[in-house]
Amino acid sequence: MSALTNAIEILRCFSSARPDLSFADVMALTGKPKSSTSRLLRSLRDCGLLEQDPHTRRYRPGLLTFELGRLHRAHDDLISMAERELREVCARTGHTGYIAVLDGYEQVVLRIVPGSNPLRVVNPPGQRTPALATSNGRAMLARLSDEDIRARVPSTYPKLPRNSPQNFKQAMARLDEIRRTGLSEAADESIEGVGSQGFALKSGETGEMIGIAVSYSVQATTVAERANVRRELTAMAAKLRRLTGDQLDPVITRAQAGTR
Amino acid sequence: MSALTNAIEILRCFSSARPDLSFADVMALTGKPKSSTSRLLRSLRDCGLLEQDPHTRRYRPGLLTFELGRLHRAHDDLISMAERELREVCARTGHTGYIAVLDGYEQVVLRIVPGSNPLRVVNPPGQRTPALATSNGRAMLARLSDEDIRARVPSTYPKLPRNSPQNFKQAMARLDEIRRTGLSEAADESIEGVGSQGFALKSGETGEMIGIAVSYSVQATTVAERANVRRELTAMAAKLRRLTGDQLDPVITRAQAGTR
DNA sequence: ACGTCAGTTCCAAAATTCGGAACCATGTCC
DNA sequence: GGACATGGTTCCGAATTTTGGAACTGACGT
Repeated sequence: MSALTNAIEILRCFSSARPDLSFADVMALTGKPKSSTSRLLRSLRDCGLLEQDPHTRRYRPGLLTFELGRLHRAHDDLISMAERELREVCARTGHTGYIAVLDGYEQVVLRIVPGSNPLRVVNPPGQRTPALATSNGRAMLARLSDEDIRARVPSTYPKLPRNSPQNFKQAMARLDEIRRTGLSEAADESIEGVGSQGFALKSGETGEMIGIAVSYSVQATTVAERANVRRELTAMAAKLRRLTGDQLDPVITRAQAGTR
Repeated sequence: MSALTNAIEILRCFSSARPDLSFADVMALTGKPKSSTSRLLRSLRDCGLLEQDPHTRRYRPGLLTFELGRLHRAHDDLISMAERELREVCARTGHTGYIAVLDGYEQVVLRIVPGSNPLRVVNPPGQRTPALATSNGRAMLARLSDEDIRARVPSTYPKLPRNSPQNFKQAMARLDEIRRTGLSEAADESIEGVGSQGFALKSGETGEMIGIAVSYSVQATTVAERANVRRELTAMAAKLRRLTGDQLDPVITRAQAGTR
């Protein structure tokens, strides 16, 4: 195992659930001996990837990670274009907008557009969630080939919230529905009482794919309002697909043909 | 040189001025041979610290850096308390607020509070600037011992903007002034036409230090308005010092005594 | 006084990295 | 079509690092 692999193993121990770790935590999480942990933690601290609270002695991500994190996709055309459009939809509807990317079978929130209806933001940027449990996560998965999806979902199907697909077959059924309708919907999944609608956008130029979703309180919205969100999203999707040269893959055409 | 050191050397090549790099760029910037660069770049990409544009083949910070970056000081009490107060001052005055930390002889912007007077934000979070060229940078330096300051400033004094101190002696004179008045001021330095006032806050509990500043257009503000900002900042400083147990160090008393 | 946490230091064995050279795949220019 | 540039990959022996168990340190807590 290379030093870099070990370093990454330590860095991956940090998450929004565990934003700082003690020496013992790191040892337990990585299973590495004391001396190795000591050396590595020191290197990471010295280079700025981690910092250490002088009082509690706990470690947390450092200034360098902050600086680099700010650089990530800072000049990404696809994202800024999508964000601009999403901002307008959120301003009109008052709901909260999300932009996310797919990583394995999880999605990571990249951008949030807070709505005027103050729905507490529980998914800040950087948040990682199983893609099958969110509307835009499923929208992104739906644009992959069936083999690719199968390869991404862990062999032991993960335990997902109540209203998310509970096994691979249910998941594929929902993805097929998204392929048919072009829009993905969720309600009462990761967060109780919260619903969302989303779609996936794939740049024709770079092949880069992002998920775009609008989120709202299920209780506080009417059926009509949700239909309005659907119209807004469909219009935004059409516009963005035109601007980015996103042609819905032949995969979808095949899937449609198969299910008809 | 360890693999980690090399990895960091590559990561440090990225900055807001150079948010993505080609293979050749990395080779030139690190001076490493082709094979080493290839191996390392691949490792960094595979572990998610970098990603590669499939079209242009250029490298940029990856998803993992984004996730970790979001975790950096996410639950930092000193910063959230300061941000809360700064938000109020910015709402009252309409100016833009900054929170930064010191790293060596540079400062890094951590948080921005946009003002209502839309002054284009040229210093986004993550931005690195010589501390001697900003108001809160100098405010933070002023709270260090003279030896510490001397150790941080490079032996060949850096080329700073017109109105910043042009040599070590001038710099120390400005820091001494900050030590006397407790407030730091800047005008037409890093950015032409922009002025700012700031101070440094140091937690009595953790020893952590941050710089807090308010920034405005010099042309668009009157002397009276700048005096108002001074009053606001002085009041905020007093309140935050009380809340965080920040006692202005004896160093300052000594400096005061020395200059009197 | 005793235990715990958080490290550090040492050392020889084991594993990784290093870098030059050769090779290769694309894309562009003439 | 051929030459050249960019952006890599692969190979291999030598050189350098990393590894992990064990012993030791130092600050707190009770």
